[in-house]
Amino acid sequence: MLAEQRQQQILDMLASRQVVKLKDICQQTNCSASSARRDLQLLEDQGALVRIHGGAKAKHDLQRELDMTGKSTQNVSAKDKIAQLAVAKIADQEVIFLDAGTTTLAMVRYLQQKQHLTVVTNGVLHASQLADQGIRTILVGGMLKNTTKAIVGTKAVRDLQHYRFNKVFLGANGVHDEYGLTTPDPEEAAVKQAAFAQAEETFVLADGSKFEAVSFVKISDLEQATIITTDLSRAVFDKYSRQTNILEV
Amino acid sequence: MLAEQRQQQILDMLASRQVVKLKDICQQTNCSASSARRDLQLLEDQGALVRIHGGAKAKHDLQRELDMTGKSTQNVSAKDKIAQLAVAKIADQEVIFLDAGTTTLAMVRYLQQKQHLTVVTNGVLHASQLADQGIRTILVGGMLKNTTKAIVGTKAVRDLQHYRFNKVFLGANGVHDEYGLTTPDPEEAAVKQAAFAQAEETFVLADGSKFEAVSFVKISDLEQATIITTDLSRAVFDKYSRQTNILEV
DNA sequence: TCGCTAATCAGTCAAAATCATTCAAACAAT
DNA sequence: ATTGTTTGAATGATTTTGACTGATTAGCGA
Repeated sequence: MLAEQRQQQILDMLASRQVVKLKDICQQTNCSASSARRDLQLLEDQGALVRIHGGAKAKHDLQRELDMTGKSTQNVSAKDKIAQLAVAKIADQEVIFLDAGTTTLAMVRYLQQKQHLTVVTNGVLHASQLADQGIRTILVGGMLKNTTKAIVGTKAVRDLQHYRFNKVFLGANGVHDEYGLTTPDPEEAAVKQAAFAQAEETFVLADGSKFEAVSFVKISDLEQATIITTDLSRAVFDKYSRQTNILEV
Repeated sequence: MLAEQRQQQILDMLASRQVVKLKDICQQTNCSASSARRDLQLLEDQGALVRIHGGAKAKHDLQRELDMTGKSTQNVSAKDKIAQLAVAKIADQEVIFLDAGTTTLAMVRYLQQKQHLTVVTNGVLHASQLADQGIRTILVGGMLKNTTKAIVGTKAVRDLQHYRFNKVFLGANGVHDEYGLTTPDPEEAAVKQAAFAQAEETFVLADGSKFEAVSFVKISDLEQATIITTDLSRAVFDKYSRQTNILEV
């Protein structure tokens, strides 16, 4: 039996029952314990299952999705560094807003350090992970965008108008001196704007590749936000820091 | 049996009856008293149960907590059958509400058969899976309950008052001729009530074990809902069908 | 209330099972 | 042939297990 077949069979077994014993794998696939262990190791690294003593257990959908979205994106280390710097700006007891997006998602695991936070978000994945970490979480209501699992629409925008945030953290796909902060989706842009309007202080998380780029819909001008970024060339840094606050990791 | 499996089973047993004896654990899982004790110790440290002389007792919302993390393996087939019958009651184009709970979660995968549904829910897990299936989904706003990933609180209740549902599907932990429909958590009960009030027609999903049981907070009387269930004894069926509509799988 | 008994408990220990790691053999592809 | 990959066996380390110990507890009858 081929290695891939074996691994597929392990996943199949996990799908039907919740756990598999190592012995069962050996028996089913007719291989040695060593090979079975290797497969389990591999599949765990891929985030497809969780190894336990004596075998493995299945992950839940949301769990799997979370570390998929975490790993599949590029610039993982850059995002992570940006996220850490962003979290460092937060004080205990504050009320913050987290935009739905992968960079803000990276912030979540570091939020555990903080005490008595209240986090408002429009990201379903964000909310789920925040809940797992025992953080007081408020989810905005409204239509769910199926692709990104972000809550959008007029309901979401109106909900946001009832809150006031100490700090707001947004992702942006384009950062440009003339066209400001931009993002591809009009509905998500509206949510970002609404959060922006309720913020005492706004931080935009954007790695170096987003600079000088323009996306479809404008969120706001540069001046009103602090941009947290990384890997910026000297020239670009100088150019933009004349217009706005830039924090580089 | 693997250690984790054993611990899972202990929690399952606790969820259905309120207490377990050490002996029962040994018998059910076919392990020594030492191992059973170790498991209880571990689970108590995790805060999942309270140890008592001779065994352990459940914490209050263990049932729902277990359910919602998807870890419960109890009554899977019964839940699935109930879910299918419930979905069969839905027509294309309708607007429905799904309560946060395992049985309603089981409905989600069958909803794909229907055309142009709009689904409103207060369950984050439900919403996520609905989005995966490309179903138009609206998530209620409000506080996230960390253990069950259900959205609760006054915000959620008020949100619901703006909608009107063709059909509402609720889970309940207790179905009793005198005390009506009951559930353990007051906040979730409030959400259920709010959904109830906006429904043209309400269905309560409850397997046979919930009958004659009373939980902490009352949701409503029996008369106003149709109860979808399974595995009911003749006597119980007759008794309750005098008071309300009962659909048995 | 008091003591008594039987059951249950926490802690220790050695045996058994499982684990990570290494290594050589088998195999496939150039 | 040679290189790289996969496999299964072997190793010692780690974890889990069940039995055993004396201490603690609940229940009961006086």
